[in-house]
Amino acid sequence: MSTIKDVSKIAGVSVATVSRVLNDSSKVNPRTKEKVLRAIDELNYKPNAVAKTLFKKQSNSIGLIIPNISNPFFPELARAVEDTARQFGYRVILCNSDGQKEKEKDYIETLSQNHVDGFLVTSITGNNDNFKNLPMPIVAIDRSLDEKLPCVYVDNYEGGILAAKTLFENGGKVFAEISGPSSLITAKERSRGFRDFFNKREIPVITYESEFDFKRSAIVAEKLLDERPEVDSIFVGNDQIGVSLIKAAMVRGIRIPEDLQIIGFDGIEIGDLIVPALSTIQQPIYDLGKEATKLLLNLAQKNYVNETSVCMPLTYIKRDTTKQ
Amino acid sequence: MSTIKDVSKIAGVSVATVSRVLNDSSKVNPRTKEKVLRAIDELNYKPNAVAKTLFKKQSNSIGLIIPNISNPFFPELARAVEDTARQFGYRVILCNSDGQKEKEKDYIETLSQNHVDGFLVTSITGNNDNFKNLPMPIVAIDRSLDEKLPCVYVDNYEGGILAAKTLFENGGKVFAEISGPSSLITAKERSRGFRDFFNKREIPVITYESEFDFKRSAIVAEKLLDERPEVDSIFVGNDQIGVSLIKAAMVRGIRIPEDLQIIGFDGIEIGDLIVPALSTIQQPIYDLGKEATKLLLNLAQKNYVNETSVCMPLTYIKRDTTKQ
DNA sequence: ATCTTAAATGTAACGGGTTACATAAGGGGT
DNA sequence: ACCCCTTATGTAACCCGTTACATTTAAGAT
Repeated sequence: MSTIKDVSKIAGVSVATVSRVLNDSSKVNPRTKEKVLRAIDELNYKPNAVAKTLFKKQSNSIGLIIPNISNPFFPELARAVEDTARQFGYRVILCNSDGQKEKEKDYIETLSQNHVDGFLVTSITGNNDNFKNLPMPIVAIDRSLDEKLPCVYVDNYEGGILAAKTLFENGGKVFAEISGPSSLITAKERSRGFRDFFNKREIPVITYESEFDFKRSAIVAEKLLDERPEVDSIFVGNDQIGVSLIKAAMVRGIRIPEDLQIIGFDGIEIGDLIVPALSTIQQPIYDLGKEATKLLLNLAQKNYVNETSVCMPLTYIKRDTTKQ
Repeated sequence: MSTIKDVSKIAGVSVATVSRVLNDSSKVNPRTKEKVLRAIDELNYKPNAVAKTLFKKQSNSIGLIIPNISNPFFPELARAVEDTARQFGYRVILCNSDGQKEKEKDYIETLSQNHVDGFLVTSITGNNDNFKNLPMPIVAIDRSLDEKLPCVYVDNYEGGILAAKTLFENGGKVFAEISGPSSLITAKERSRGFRDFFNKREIPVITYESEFDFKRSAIVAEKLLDERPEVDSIFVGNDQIGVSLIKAAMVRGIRIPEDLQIIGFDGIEIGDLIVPALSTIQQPIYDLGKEATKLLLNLAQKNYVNETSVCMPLTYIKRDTTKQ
């Protein structure tokens, strides 16, 4: 690998001049520039980005910390982050935390030492001191970490209400929900919105709780259908639970949406591929990732930002598991 | 941020000694060590990994280049890579190439300049000079790049035969396939295996070609079902096409597997979540990623490796779209 | 007491860029 | 011809670790 020094020798100039040519940082005589460019070409010289990072304390990379890329919510988010980061000349380092604080802490430590320019995080829990006193900015996605931290999110509570309202107006009589884990603030909010809607009208709501994954939610879904055959309208904490529930209902010969309406949450691709396709409260997943990345990069570059938190819209997507 | 110099001052030793304590690189008097450790603790000193990388020419990071993390085959692979890399103290930089050579090249350039220790690549095409003359090792996953490059793969041709054999022995009469794009070597091999099986027996095979994604494959699936209602056995190039095909068949009221048997390829999670669950030729996706990462890291650390290419096994998973 | 050798520690160069500051060269004005 | 001011370029310090080599110190051998 050739260095800037090699280039300077061949071009017959100083390293400073080569650096200036490379960065257009100050005026260089066109003839000199030409010589330098020729030398660069001749040596096939590529600047060492690590050396640059050391001096500039800017690595053009960000850390993306998510629970698990295998969870179908995250690939689209990751894709958005990567696209946007790339567009601005940044790289993204992928970190699966599995929702474990220890793992998360470990990543933050390692990446900090590598001088990433910021973190994008979807974290498990409310107050999290893993992120205290970091020299670089952090933006939370989807799940707010701390009131003070910048965050790109959706109004989960409103989403819960929207789901409730839809099922109710579609003529549902007996309502249930399979909420996500109560340890997740997002799941809790969705559930609270859903229940508040019915509480206000003094209509009872049956509640089951599940994890946000296919395997474990399948068990809960089966349990609910078997224990409460009278239920005709179910809101599930996310689409994965919804998919499991549809499968369980199909196996039992329950007609959807005639006998049972289902509304999911998230809007992941699978929901639209199964039969019947899952109606859902859709999050703008790609945009969430895009906006979060833009916000983070603005913060990292100390650009002015007028809002450090942005709320993204939620939409009801009618497919085949609801009547309207 | 404090530096090694700050620590050395507080501990009353030279920077070399601090470095030795940090790396256990040579004997340090226990009392001195104690002093240094105290100083490190007092300052909450964290070594600058960038400086270390600059000197050592080793960044403890690898680049993972895949077409698109949103394609459901890749999250599990990425997860395996990340898990394994992490286990060995490496970070992974995620790159979506969209199968575009230009994008791929761009990534390789950037990451090379950042001194990643190696690349893990699932590339589009056979001969690819994006990877010529790189100073760091490359391991191909799933799709072999070049005969000489280390690769972790499955025998797609055998997989195609296995699918054919299964459909044939299940009593299929009229056979068809929806292959993946012929530009992909993997898709071509699967298809070749499938057709060879029947060619040998002088049984005709109807062939349609599709992309490896849900939207575009849905169109091809519908076309096949409408144009060729006599077909009773279909092998699809991957599970995504399979999912689309199932949906199209369900909508048309075709009974599966009684009237139509389907076999997919890959073994992605979705296949098992839909009704009917998709029978498939399963790749060990996680293990593919794990083995590839191990191989790459061994190469990067110049450890001895006795095989630079490893072939992973394929398994037929009987679910609900085949009779046996 | 003197020599040898091992152990502990320090000095300074190095990795490959960037940039503040100094200097040299060229152009315009009188 | 002389001075002033740009413009162009060079010098060297700096970013923060690592490590070859030099030096000091202590312990063991004779």
